[in-house]
Amino acid sequence: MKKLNLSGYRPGKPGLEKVLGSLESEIMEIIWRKDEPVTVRDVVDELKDSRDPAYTTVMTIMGRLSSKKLLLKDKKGNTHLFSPALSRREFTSQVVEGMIDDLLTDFSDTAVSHFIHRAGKQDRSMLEKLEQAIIEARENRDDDNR
Amino acid sequence: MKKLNLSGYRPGKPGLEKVLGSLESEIMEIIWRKDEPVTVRDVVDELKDSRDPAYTTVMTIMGRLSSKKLLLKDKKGNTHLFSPALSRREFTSQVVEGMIDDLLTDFSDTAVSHFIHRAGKQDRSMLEKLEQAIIEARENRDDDNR
DNA sequence: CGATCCCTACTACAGGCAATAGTAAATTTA
DNA sequence: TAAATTTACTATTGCCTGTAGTAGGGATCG
Repeated sequence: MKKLNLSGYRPGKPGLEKVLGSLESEIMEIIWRKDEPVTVRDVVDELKDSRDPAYTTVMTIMGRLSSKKLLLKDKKGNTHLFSPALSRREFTSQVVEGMIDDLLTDFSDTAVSHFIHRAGKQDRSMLEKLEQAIIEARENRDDDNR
Repeated sequence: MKKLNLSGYRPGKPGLEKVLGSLESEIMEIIWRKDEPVTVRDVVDELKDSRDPAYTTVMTIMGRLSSKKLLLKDKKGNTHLFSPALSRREFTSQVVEGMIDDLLTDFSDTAVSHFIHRAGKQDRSMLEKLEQAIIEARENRDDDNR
């Protein structure tokens, strides 16, 4: 699983804006909402009511999203069709995974203790969830070693 | 516990540079290495051999570190003495805590499962550590509710 | 006492990145 | 073929970081 190449994570920001610019985020949301590949024009039209950016602005951003491997570009005739390279769920999943990976690599002990501390504070069901996950992890581990 | 106001977290970067600029990081390292409050001059002298920045550059950065509440400024006579607002350990601890807090707030389920998955993969002692931490969290929780 | 040195405050500027948008050329389409 | 759409390229702006200059005040030294 190749990891995403994102510039950084901004805690406190809502949703996708933790890792993407605000226009980038809106555009990804729009594209995920659709079931079919979209053109720049489609996205521009969707954005008409809210921020109404220039066609070329949307084009630039969609180009960047392609460079970041979040969108796939498919030339159909003269126009480009864009589709998500990952589902929304896969994307956030990979973002979270990347962060946790980084935290555990560089701050393993601190990360573990804060994680549990915070989880325990939230509600008890979180601890149950954690224990369940640990049991599963053990089983998978055994499978691997068998 | 007031949380730090940092612009973002850059996974992959080494050490402090995940959350600070490279000169900011070097300066914090220097100040933490000392036991006593330092002046701008002290820091400039320490940096002489490596990157040798201008006095005023160091002053600017130390000013910014004060604004970010990472350094405390104490006017002694005409010169300022700077000391860490947090120990190095407290600082990284708060950074990690902030991230985990954010991840658990916005992506609770995903975060938990990735966390355990990744921890279990690493080595079995990590899982023990986790279980131990869960037990402690339970006890603290009971204490809170008593 | 005056020249010098050190510190502070303020300001400026450049580079990187995101967001925004304009222009020119190629291609459709009416 | 003329008008509209699409694309590639470029430019501008704003924010953050690193860099540094200037002005002014106070201490110091000779």
